Amino acid sequence: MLTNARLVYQPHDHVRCINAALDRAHEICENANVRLTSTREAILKLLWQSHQPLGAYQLQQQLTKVTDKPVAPPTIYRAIEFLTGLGLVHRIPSLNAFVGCPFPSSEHSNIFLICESCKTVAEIADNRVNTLLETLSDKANFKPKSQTVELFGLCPNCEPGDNDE
Amino acid sequence: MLTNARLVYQPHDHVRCINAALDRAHEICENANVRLTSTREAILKLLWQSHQPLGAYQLQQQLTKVTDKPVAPPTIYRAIEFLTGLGLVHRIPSLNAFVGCPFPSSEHSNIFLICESCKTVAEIADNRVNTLLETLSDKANFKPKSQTVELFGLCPNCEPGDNDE
DNA sequence: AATAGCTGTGTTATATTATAACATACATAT
DNA sequence: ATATGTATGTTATAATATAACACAGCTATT
Repeated sequence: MLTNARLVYQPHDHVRCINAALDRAHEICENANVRLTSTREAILKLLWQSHQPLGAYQLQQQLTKVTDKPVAPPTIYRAIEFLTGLGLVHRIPSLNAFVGCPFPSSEHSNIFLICESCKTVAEIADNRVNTLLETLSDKANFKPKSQTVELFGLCPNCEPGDNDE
Repeated sequence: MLTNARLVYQPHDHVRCINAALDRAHEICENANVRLTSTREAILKLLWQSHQPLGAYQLQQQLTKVTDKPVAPPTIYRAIEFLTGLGLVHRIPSLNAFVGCPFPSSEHSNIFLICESCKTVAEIADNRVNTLLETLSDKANFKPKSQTVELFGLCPNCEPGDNDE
């Protein structure tokens, strides 16, 4: 099992998250021989400012602030399309929002833990889930290509009562 | 495991699907002491015309046709809200569309098999998935309340090659 | 270095999905 | 009959996403 939950739910040096994400992105882009342009990098960086997903129009606002130039929605959506294509960013369908992927190089199952209170999203990758879903699909004669698992609930910081393990 | 996959993927007497769904709906509404008004029933019926989910504006068009009166979006969304609240209908977040639930009275896990070719959606409920996701959540100290699992791929009718088991 | 071709961005307009706010109608129980 | 809550009608608008076309800027080849 792979997850960023522990990290996400604790106070942490967030600059390291950002830098690590950017480093990974540069490497992945280099390997794929595609360009991590300044717009794309800026969007990725904005998505790593926190562990709360941002919508396209929030990104637009923030990018406008950062670059001090007006930016139109297509610019945002193009950058997002590029980043999601490389697995660097995920779309959370139920939120119409986007979040940085903590382990972009691993093939994985996209399990999102979405806190209904603070909106924080942690991610889990677990092969047992994949296997089980494949088994079920198989029984139904369905051939899965990709998947999204969204769990809605409360993160440890928002759960009333015992907050620590 | 509970699923409507077999049925969905085969030619079948669809009138029976519709009638069964309406019967279940009437019963559930009676038990809950809420009203299955004509608009709500009409929307539910439209959603059961096929196993392809419909968007709110598709529903609007079709309802307008059926009733021969103009219908505005809020009417549709209200009916949907009512039906989803009772578990009679599911929203498929990644499609912005709605589909009738084949087993509304059972607490279940909302696993959707979404065919990328014909758009048909089958549903599975499986306790092992619930259990596994709960275990994972628990390790992350996350308290899940609800979930949506979307699998994208090809149904047996759209999968090239061997179509039957 | 010139230029052809590809990739990326700017710009405008518009499509699509969803909700807010307020008025009216309709059911049900006293 | 009428008060109360529930449901619907209506208008406007918010929020999310894409189409289409023009332009800029790399990059690889000559």
